[in-house]
This record gives sequence, C-alpha cells and structure tokens, in this order.
Amino acid sequence: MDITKNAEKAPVLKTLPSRLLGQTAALVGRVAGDALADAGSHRYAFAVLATLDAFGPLSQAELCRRTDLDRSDMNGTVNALEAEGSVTRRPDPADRRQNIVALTEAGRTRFDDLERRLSAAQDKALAPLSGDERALLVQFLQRLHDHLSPG
Amino acid sequence: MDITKNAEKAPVLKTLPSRLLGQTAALVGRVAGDALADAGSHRYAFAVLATLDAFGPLSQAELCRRTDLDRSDMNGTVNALEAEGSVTRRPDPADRRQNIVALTEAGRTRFDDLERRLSAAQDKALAPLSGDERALLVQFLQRLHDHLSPG
DNA sequence: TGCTAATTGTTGGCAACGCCAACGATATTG
DNA sequence: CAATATCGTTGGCGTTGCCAACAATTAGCA
Repeated sequence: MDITKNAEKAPVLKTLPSRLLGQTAALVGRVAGDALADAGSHRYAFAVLATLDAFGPLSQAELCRRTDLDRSDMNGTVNALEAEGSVTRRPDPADRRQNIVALTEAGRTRFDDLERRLSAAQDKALAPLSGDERALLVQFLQRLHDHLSPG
Repeated sequence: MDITKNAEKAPVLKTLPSRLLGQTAALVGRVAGDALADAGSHRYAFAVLATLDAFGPLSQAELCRRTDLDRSDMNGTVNALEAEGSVTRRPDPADRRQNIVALTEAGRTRFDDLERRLSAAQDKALAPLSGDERALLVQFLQRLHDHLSPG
C-alpha cells in the first residue's frame, strides 16, 4: 500500500547524533548556500562582510580569527569581494605586513541584501521549528561548539 | 585580563543556524570519525554494518536506500568490508543483477566494537548536554531532516 | 644594538566528501 | 519481441577545509 516504498533506516543510524548533525547540517547548509549562490555570493564572503560590518576595518589575519577561515581561503574571499567592489584592501602603514580590509558603500548594501536572502532561507529551512525551539537549538549548538572548539 | 585574546565573532554569525549547524556538525563529526578511524574503519562502513545488523542480508542497491549512500561509494565500502572479512558478497541467484551482502560472524563482532567506540565518542562530544537535552536535540534534527530530505 | 623567532599575505596543493555520467549485464514492462 | 529500467562497477568532478612553503616585515630578546 506504500506508494513510496519507504526504505527503513536502522534505528542506530536514525538517532546517532553525529550522523543526524552531519546530514541535517548538509541539508540546511545547502538551502543557505543556494540562497547566497543565487546572488552570486558565498558563505565565506558573507562571513567576512558580516564581520567587517560588525567591527569595522580589519586585517586579513584578524578576519581569519573572527571567522574561523583559513588564511588561504581568506585571501581568495577578499580577492572576490575586492573584485566586486564590496571591499577595499590597502596596506597598513603602521604594519606593512598587514592589509587593511574595509567595507565600501556597495559592500554594505551587498551585505544587507545577502542578509535578507539568508534570513529568508533560514526561515524556510527551519520552518518545522517554533521560535522557542529554534532558540533552544541554537543554544544547544553553541554549547556543543564551545565545548569542542579548540579556542 | 584576557590571557587568551578572545577573537570576538560577529553576532550575526554566532546565531546563524546554518553556520552553527555546519561548524558543530564538523566538530562532532570529527570526534566520531576519529573514533572509527582509530579502529581502522569509516562512517560509511559503520552505516552499512548497522543496516545489515538491523535488517539482515541486503543488496547493495537496498543498502544505498537505507543508508543514503551513493552507489559508487557503496561499492567501495562493501569492497573494504569484504576485504576485512566483515561481510560476504555473492550474486543473487534469483536476480543476477544484484549482489547479496551479508554480515559474517566477524562482521557482527566488528560492528559491536565500532558501536561501543562510537557511543563513547558521542558521549564525549555531547558532554555539555543532559540526557533530556540530547533527546530534544535529536528530535529537532530529525524534524528538520524530514522536512528537508527529498524523500 | 643585532640576531632569532614570530606574523602576515600569498601561492600551490592535498585528502575527504558527496555526487554524477557512462557502461555492460540483467530484468521488467508494454 | 522491443523498449525501458535496474544493478553493480568504474572513473571522474567540484566543493570544502586544511596544510606547507615562501618572501616580506615586525617583535622579542640576548
């Protein structure tokens, strides 16, 4: 009677947190990533824009620390953001090893647009959870993250 | 007063569910993956062993449906499990397109060992959450997964 | 001061992961 | 019987997160 032959999963796998986390993160991450891709952007770029928006101009190294991105990935991301005009990159006169990365007007507009798209995508992805449940989920994840992150 | 210069993260990023899910899944997944790697195994292999343990002998295609693995990855996984003696693979006489994959005695022992290791790893990774909270987290994730999975 | 170590940006590359295309063999459908 | 679908298998691809090495520059310390 099953129109859709439902492939039963092993109980162990259905409740295994590491597996459930991985699968769900992939699904939610795809929704969010697609939303940014529709605007020609990327999660790395969004993280950088959000950090610059929150703290003002920063060096690439400082951006790495505040976004948990690798230095090489940060370089590529800043390249892309600079190419699209969202960001300026100029050498720091006080420390000529560093680049000062700063948000442009276009960059702030860009960030606002991406934030709206991302917010809508999250709402779609998290639809089955109530507001309280979402807050609880976020809190759980934060506690796990703090517990496991090498910081 | 800060011995460890705490790199503040942008508020948007700290509460963005897609990002939090991805980061936490990576951290928890690494703990779980390392536990399996210590035993020379892999999550794909564990998923197959758990499914065979729960449902008995199955074809590779059926294993794919019940583990959400790709056919090519399933092939490699069954190869490895067959090589280590955890599984037998023989052609189905009734349908010669299919392979019947079955757990061996060694395979069941192997699965029990992996399950213990994995269980211990999960406990370590989920330490900051109480039992009730873990159950709630799993429930949230299952609801999100059901909502987003194309099944 | 001068020498060593550390930091920064940059380039190049790597392994794991999830996924897709194509193929021959076999079964099923019409 | 012909067309379609399924299965196992092989090979490959794009993304992701990460690491190594390098030159340039600065900081730390004898």
